[in-house]
Amino acid sequence: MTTAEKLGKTATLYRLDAQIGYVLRRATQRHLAIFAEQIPELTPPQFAVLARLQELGPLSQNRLGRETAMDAATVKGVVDRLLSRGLVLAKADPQDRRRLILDLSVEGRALFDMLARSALAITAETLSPLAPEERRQLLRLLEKIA
Amino acid sequence: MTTAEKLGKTATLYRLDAQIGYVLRRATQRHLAIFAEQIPELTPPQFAVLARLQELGPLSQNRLGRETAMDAATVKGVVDRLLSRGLVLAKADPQDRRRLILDLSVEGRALFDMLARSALAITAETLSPLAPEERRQLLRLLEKIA
DNA sequence: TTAGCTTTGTTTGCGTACAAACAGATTGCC
DNA sequence: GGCAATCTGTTTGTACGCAAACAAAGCTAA
Repeated sequence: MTTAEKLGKTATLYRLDAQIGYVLRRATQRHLAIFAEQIPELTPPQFAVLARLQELGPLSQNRLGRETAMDAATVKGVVDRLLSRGLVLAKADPQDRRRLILDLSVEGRALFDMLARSALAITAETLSPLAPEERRQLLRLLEKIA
Repeated sequence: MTTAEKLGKTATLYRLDAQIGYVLRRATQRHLAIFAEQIPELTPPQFAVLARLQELGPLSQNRLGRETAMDAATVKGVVDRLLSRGLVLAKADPQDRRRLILDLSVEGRALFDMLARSALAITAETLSPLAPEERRQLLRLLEKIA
């Protein structure tokens, strides 16, 4: 007799704690708390935008969304908040009148440079319960399912 | 001369793709897409509420939040939507007039039983790029950093 | 016994996240 | 050249997720 039958049901045995979605959500929660403590002035998506612009230079809003894994509606909100704080600048693309070209402002670049070390420390602290080899493993496995 | 110096900056080398937060976000995105395709009638937090109530029986809203890793404001919204669909029932606690006791309705229990297999399939599909041993590893490592 | 602390639940405000529908611009192809 | 398909960006609506502030109820210790 199976455990499910003992419980008087034919339903599949379902343990929430063993589901990847639930564990991903809790790991993300802890990471977000560490991020907010170390870098209270920006959210992770905002920081990702600054990082990509610093790395790749001026980009269209659409391309920026692809490079930061945000859909068009989401990236618009994130970019609008950075624009209103003067951390990012927008200009029209003369070659393509649909496009909005975005780039870091001087202040945005300075802020990114200032916070980059903290951002690395956030990853380190999030992964601190793991041994060095485990940290590499986790990043590798997450990358495979992403 | 370090790479950072070659780039003409003292800023720390920062690779967005190597940060745990960014990889977690992308893995979560793929998982959510799989969930929405397999179970379009419920969100993952809603399903987690049904699963915990099925597993633990009637719970106060506050306790339910702790058991599903949601803060008080979030669990209220999720529960309200389940209440309005008749999948969950609420009653007052005679012993403690602050408490709201929540439980599955007949319809909620039936829906959970119906969807439990799909929910397991969602975890399986999300982890399908990994070998069996890698799947166990990933769950174990995520649990350690959660 | 009662003042003070804690717990439970609610509300508001902000920031993702995504689906869907839309407008305007560009491109591909006949 | 012109039409259809595609691309870029915007808007609306729904659903988390969390901080902060609040009210009501319960608990505790002097």
